[in-house]
Amino acid sequence: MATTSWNDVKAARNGDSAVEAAYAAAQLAFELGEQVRAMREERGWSQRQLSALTGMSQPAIARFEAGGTTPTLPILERIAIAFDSTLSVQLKPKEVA
Amino acid sequence: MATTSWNDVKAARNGDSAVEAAYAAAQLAFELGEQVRAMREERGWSQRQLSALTGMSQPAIARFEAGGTTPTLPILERIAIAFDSTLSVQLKPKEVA
DNA sequence: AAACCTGATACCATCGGTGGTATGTCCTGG
DNA sequence: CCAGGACATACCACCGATGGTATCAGGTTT
Repeated sequence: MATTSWNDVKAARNGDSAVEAAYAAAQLAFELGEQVRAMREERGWSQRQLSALTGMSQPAIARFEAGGTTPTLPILERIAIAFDSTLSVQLKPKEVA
Repeated sequence: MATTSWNDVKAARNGDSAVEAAYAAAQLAFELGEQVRAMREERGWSQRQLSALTGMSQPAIARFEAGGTTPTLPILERIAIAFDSTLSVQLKPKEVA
């Protein structure tokens, strides 16, 4: 190890990673909620119909679409299946452009 | 009967996609774990170093990489940030031709 | 007006992921 | 042989997401 680089990296990020992650997750939850609402209305489904298809409760759908909670991957999978879609989760390297 | 099926199974699950979703989520968790492990080793980081960067515990990293648990979106965000990457979650239409 | 559907909110119980600690195993270096 | 690092597993406590129910507001229909 040259100059304890990972310690440097840690120190550099320690102050913002948690906050940044929380913000990013919240934003992601919001965007996913919007997308699901769009897909649902596109099909003319009510929240109850979608909740039945996904095995969720109607309140859960409402919370999710409002961005009130950060959905879990199993939930996203069920929603994806209900929409006959595929769930894609990827860690993509930030291109240095 | 051995032949049976997947057709029957698929037909039967038309109304309950819970099993399929659980399986898909587990597979997704496994693949994400593999990817994170690859990215971590690529950088020569130990689980402990990554745990420090993400604010997670080393056991949490181990469980995650082994696919033992399905990670939450905030956790994935923190890992993405630690790797200086971006997290992409999308519901893509399956559009079977 | 009443009956109905839709979506949003509140409350509570349960489940699953995580944090923390401790421990076990394997490997490498002293 | 012993010491240390790395990874895995076990146990427990806490927290967040979900399930379920009930309730409320808004709109539509009769």
